[in-house]
Amino acid sequence: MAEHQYQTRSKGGLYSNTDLNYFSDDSVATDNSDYDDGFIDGDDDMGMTNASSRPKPKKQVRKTNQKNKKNNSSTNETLNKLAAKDQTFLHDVQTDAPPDFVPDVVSGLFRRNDFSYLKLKPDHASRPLWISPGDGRVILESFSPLAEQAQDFLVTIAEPVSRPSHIHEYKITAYSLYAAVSVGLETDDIIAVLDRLSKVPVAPSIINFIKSATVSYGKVKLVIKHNRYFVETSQADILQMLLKDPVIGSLRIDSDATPAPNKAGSQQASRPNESAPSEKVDPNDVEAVFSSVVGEIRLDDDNDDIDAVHAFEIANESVEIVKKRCQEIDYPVLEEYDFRNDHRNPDLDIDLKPSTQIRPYQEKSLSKMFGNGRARSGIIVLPCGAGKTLVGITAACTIKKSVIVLCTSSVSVMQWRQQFLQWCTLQPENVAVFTSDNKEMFQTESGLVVSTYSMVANTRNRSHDSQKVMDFLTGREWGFIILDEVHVVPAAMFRRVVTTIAAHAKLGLTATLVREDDKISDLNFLIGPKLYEANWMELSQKGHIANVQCAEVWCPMTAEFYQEYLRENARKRMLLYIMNPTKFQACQFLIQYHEKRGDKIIVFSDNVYALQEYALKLGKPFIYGSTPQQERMNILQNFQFNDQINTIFLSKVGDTSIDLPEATCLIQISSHYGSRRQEAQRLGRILRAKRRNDEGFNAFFYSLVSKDTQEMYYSTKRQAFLVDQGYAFKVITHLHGMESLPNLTYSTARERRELLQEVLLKNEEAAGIEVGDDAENSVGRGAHANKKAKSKAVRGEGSLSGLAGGEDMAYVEYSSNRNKDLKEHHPMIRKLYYRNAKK
DNA sequence: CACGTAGTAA
DNA sequence: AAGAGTACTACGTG
Repeated sequence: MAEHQYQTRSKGGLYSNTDLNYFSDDSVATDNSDYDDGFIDGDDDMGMTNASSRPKPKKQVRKTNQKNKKNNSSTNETLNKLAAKDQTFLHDVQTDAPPDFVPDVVSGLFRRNDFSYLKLKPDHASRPLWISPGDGRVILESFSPLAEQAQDFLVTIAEPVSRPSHIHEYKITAYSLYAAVSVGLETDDIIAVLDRLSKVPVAPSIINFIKSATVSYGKVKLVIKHNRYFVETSQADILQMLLKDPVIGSLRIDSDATPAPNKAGSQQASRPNESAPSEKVDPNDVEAVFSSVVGEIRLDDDNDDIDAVHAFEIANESVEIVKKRCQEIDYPVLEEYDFRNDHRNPDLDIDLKPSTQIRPYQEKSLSKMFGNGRARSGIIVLPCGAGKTLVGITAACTIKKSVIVLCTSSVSVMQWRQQFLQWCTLQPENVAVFTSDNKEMFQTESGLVVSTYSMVANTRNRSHDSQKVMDFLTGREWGFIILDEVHVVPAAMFRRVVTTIAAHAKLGLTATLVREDDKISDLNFLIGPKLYEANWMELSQKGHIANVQCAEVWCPMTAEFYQEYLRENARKRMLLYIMNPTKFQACQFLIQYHEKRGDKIIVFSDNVYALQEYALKLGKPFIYGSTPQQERMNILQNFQFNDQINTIFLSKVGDTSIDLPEATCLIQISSHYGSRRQEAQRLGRILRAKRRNDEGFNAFFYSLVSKDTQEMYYSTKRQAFLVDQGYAFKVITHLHGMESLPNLTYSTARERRELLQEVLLKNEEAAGIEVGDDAENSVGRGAHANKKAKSKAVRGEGSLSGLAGGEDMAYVEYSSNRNKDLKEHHPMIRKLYYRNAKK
């Protein structure tokens, strides 16, 4: 009977029993995305925030839908369709007791469901994984001897949700299966391997899901020929189905009557194989329309098994719509580039230098991309410092066609250029840089262009030079486009890039495929499926990236500051908790401590005012947005080579736009709310450091947090991604020896008062509002008392479990540490380095 | 070249 | 649970 429900659900009766009436009245609900959501499958999959992936009561579902519709309705339709597929799993969970209080973690999964009906295989102990029949979650015992192979496999077919030391969690989703199929796995292989690895027989619900998700995948391809887009399939029935589709059918354009704006004339002769659509066809005669449209193209291909391809052209600007629609109707487009047989585009003389070494995981990720001899479009996720650039360069050397590289800032533009010249044989005259102050074009027939997203996606009026280069970029066909830091691409502005530049193969590189909005899933159709995702812990164990010790330092607010904090509004509070003298001292102490160890230290502050205050007070150089290029270089050079300069302060320019020399210690004094991405990005800044191994750790990552303030909440949120990657955050409540530090800043009450005055003054300026003094006290009591009470409620002992476990920090090893540290207040710093998370 | 402005992101 | 404030890039002007 459960089987029966699955069948009906796919038509919209998603929630069976209790919620049937909500959906049953119209199947329109399905198409209109009334059951959303970015939730089940949105970006939060990665971060596993309980709020997002926990099944929602129906009211909430509806509310959220409305919100999402407003924001991004068309996108969501796509996602909904896919998410809906995933939700066909949710049956078991959904019909159980109200899920609201169950954290969405492994323990929660088992708490609210009884799985004892699943019979263990006799040899279950030697099999490493278990799949939840309800929602496709995969629980992997990472200590199993088979774990490594199992991991390789799971990364391919499922989304990694969380990978701490012992138990890893993955989730099989429609997206992940799409990715699996596109790297060449067959439906039966997936099921067979899962069955081999699973402790219990794979549930029929899972098998059905895998079958239904993979049956249609990989059948439709998008191909660029001569700067024009064609939808291709090898099956005539699929083509007919596509053309009958109301959305896609109408986007088909007449290949000959509407030539592409550029280079139109020369194209005609080169496509002799396409049958010209006849104008005499009666539009009502469906069969006739098809036969006129279905042109057969012989591939000039030595691949004999693919002999006929059916194709039709679509306009450049419809590409995104078509891709979306194809996903909606479960035929996601695969973008493949048969570069070896592309004789139209001139080859680029590019090869890796013989001295260039590729690491195993880099090779693995590339093998996913070039698995079948063609170049697949997709995303490769590697932590920074693991050599993303080299992966991109190697890919470019494999394709050997004109390449365009897009990055987020002009600094990384220069780095990419430099890296290309360093690792491969590309000649400088083939390289062009396109930034606001450097508008080059290569004169050769093929070459490399490095540019920024903002240069290419700019909608405002361009300078004349800029327009010229843009014409150059849009007017030709690119073999390969590398999108650095793709997690920024989904933003409306950047996504234009993908459609304006005609590139056969797209490679997205990123370290952190998370965002705080729901746009990350857009990447699936903007670029392609995720081809590979590295496991940070594994790379770290194998010595490819640094072994990092993460710690959150709780700095109590001084009485004066906390008093002000309680009475101020949110924005003024921020400055107060950043400028907290205790935090300042902690920062000073940590700098001093690590400088003595011989570390190179980077201090991050999002707040520029605080940045300057800290840096000037401690006599360290700092860089922020308006630091001129020359001075930046100067400071960085000194930091790198001068033994006297071991600490620099950076604003958020350091997050993306600066190539930081190797640092071994990182301190955050203020950061951007709950941005998991920023946290991970910053951590990535020290992953390159691999030199010292004497202490067991070779890099240190501190977050300074003012106790009992908003910061604590954000900090927890921010860490979610890293925790999922397996990093254990230690909490330090007391820095041993800080008070006895000579020349400790703000050690006298007077200094602290002065600082407070300064901060309050600064607040006034910034806010343009008068800061209430004593006069306000009598009136404001009530409000202040409220605030205080509220803040207590969040931070008090009683709700500590909520802080540690109820948030994203799902795993026991984390929360127990946190509790312990809080209670004991013990001097952490000396223990810190030895308390390895190994258990 | 320094500065202000606009658009964008998190 | 949501908002608004902050910083950054590209580009035009005196």
